[in-house]
Amino acid sequence: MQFDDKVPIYYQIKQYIYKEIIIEHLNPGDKLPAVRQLAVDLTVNVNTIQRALSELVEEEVLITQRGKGNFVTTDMEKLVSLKQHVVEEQIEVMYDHLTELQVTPDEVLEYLTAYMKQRKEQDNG
Amino acid sequence: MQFDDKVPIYYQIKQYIYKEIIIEHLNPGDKLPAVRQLAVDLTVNVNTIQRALSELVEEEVLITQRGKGNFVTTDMEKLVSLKQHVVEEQIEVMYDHLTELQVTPDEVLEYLTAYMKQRKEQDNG
DNA sequence: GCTAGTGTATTAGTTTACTATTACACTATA
DNA sequence: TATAGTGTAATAGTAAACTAATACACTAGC
Repeated sequence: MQFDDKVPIYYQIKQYIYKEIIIEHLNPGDKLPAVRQLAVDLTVNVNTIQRALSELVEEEVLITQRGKGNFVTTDMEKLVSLKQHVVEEQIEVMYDHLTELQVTPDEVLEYLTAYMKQRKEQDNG
Repeated sequence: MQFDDKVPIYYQIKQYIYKEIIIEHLNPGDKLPAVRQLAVDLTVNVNTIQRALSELVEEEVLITQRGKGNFVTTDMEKLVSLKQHVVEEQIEVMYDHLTELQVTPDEVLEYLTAYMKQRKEQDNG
């Protein structure tokens, strides 16, 4: 896995697991790969995996069962609000940063639509 | 100044100076505060300021003159593309992250407009 | 020339994230 | 009950960012 060296790896792993849950690669009740396996898959140390997982357990996104494994929560309310939260956070960060640059809400929309148009042309061309 | 402890301080200082230039608190040819003064203002060490500035000099956003100070470039082309680049990067990061979450372009627009509507109501209420 | 103000360099020490390694605790099952 | 698979804990060492302190190099102005 590719990591951004400006952000702690354990934090990027948390985001990665959020993503896997949101796009339903991991479903409610699913067992995650063993910590040692995740360490191999993501090419990091077990302790780093553990740090990410322990925060996710703290947040009750994962349930851990000693001797058995780590499991995605079956609390659907939690999972729905997880997606909502992660998506909104992305938008909020972008919006706040642009507002700091004195970009108005209308201009944010303009920039985004222009960007998406350009992206679409690129992806098709 | 407030720093996010997930991102190196020197990097956040770079972003801060970009911002000061883009919103024209710093104009072409302007002299920046002395490195020791910036260190006091931003409550960090001189070396940390130096690291941020040296990257900005490397990028030719700033010009340094030993014994005189650090100055904003007068290369207007550079300054225009700086704003363009910083804004686009914000949009791109958000867009890429949401795409990873299998959010479609149309949905990105929907989420953004919903968010802005909610923000507007909050800010007015 | 001296001095104050500027950027630059160096060295040492602290903190945090990460790695490496080993050991321990619990569960399931052959 | 022995063993393999799981999570957990602890210790030691490395690297990067940051701080602290000092010294050096250049510029301007008295």
